[in-house]
Amino acid sequence: MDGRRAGGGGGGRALVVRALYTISALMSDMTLGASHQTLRDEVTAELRRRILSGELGQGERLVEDRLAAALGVSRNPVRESIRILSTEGFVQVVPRIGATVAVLSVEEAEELFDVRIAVEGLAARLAARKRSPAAADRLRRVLEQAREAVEAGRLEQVADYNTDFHLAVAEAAGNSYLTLMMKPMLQRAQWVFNRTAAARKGDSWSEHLSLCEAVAAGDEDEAQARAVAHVAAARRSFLAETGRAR
Amino acid sequence: MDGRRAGGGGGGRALVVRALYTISALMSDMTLGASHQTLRDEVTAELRRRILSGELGQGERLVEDRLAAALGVSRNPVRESIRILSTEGFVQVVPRIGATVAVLSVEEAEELFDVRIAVEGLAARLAARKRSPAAADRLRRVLEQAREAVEAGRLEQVADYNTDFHLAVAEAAGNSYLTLMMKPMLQRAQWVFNRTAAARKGDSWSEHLSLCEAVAAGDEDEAQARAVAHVAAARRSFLAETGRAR
DNA sequence: ATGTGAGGTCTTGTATACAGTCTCCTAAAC
DNA sequence: GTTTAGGAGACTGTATACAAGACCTCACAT
Repeated sequence: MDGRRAGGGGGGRALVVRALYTISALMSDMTLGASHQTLRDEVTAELRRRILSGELGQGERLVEDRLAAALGVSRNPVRESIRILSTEGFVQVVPRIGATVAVLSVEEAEELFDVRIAVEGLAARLAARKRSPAAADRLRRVLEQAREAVEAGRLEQVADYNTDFHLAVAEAAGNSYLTLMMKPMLQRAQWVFNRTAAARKGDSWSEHLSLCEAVAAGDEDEAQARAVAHVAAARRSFLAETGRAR
Repeated sequence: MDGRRAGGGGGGRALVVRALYTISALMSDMTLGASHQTLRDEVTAELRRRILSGELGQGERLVEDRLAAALGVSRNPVRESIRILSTEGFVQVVPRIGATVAVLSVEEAEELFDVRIAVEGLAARLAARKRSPAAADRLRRVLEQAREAVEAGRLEQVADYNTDFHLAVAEAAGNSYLTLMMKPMLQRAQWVFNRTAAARKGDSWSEHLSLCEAVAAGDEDEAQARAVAHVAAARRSFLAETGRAR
């Protein structure tokens, strides 16, 4: 078309190789925190971590220059990260004005539980329907890690393992778009969790265990019911802590 | 902290002004296709449009240089757009290799219906619960536009109005994260719609109307049931067209 | 003929540079 | 005293430049 493709010009085999890379990239991204290959990925993860941990407070301005300097990179990776975090709802971007950490009102936090009940209920049902032994094993492994973290009193990690468990359920559902959608949703849930539900950090474990059993047993109705009950319990706890119990 | 904030350094009033801008930005983005203020927004919208329309085929490579040249911009806005579309699931990015238009297999397209049933069912229920007259009016207006488009035979626009209707339901639910989540989901649904369900382009209108009525009446159960039935009907139609009917 | 390595081209990732815009502060005019 | 123009500073948006990696081609060895 435009004469640029003069030389070698992407042949057919490139696509095969690319597909392989795609698979490995997905695997690494799903199983672990991902072995970051680019600065942008690291910056995104770091900014997200700082937002979730509260290191970057709600409403705080995100000035590209300063973040770039603080992280030792140029503005470009920072900009792309901010755009990504914006689509995930962690950052509010206003054209030509700037970006700020999103403000999560109590009402919005509460609204999130409605979405989670619908989506996580579906994920649990689909996971039970699949009834994959490998997925069940993974759920148990994550639960074990969470239990150890609770016993060792490493409370910061408990939140991470909680999210990991929910993410594992999402992936066990075997629905790629559901997984894509749930990742940011669960991180948002962790954001809420980090700010409020300190008291509940032990409780959720037994609920996770019972959900895990229902999934492993392939009982769709029970799995969905337990997932829904689990999120509903978290909501009650949240409402109680924020003084808006009904 | 770091001595940079020497000069004026964002005072207190800036936040007020910024809040106003935020509101107007949200409004324009929600009500219309948004009066794009930056090249990046335009590029994102254009690329998304080309993907949804099939102009950019599934699996097609997205070479930053070429897209930038084709759109008459530099690589930067294109890169940011690609990252955004990646989080929405329209583009598959592999570090250091490149980006391609996502490949939506028949199985993945089918899986999307499961998610839609759960999410759109919730949206309809919440919208009915809100029972906002303004939202109901908006639903009727979109329906009217869709009807006119059907009668005038402008089939390309029918798909857009369909999506508009579903988006209006999402916004009527008054749950900000649900809206954020549903926007890309509905666009993905339109992607599927554009490729297959040509035959159903008239049918959906009556189903939309009945959903609209249930929402306006504030009947939560009925609204959810009709939304679920609507998506389920679309799935049946999809399965029939792809020859995978059960 | 098949497998293997070096060179070249293309493309991405990152950094830097420039232009436009927004905000704030100051100062003059009414 | 209040309001309104003007200018300086800061930050975003966009473009350009440079570095590094990946893929293809071709030659060479087995």
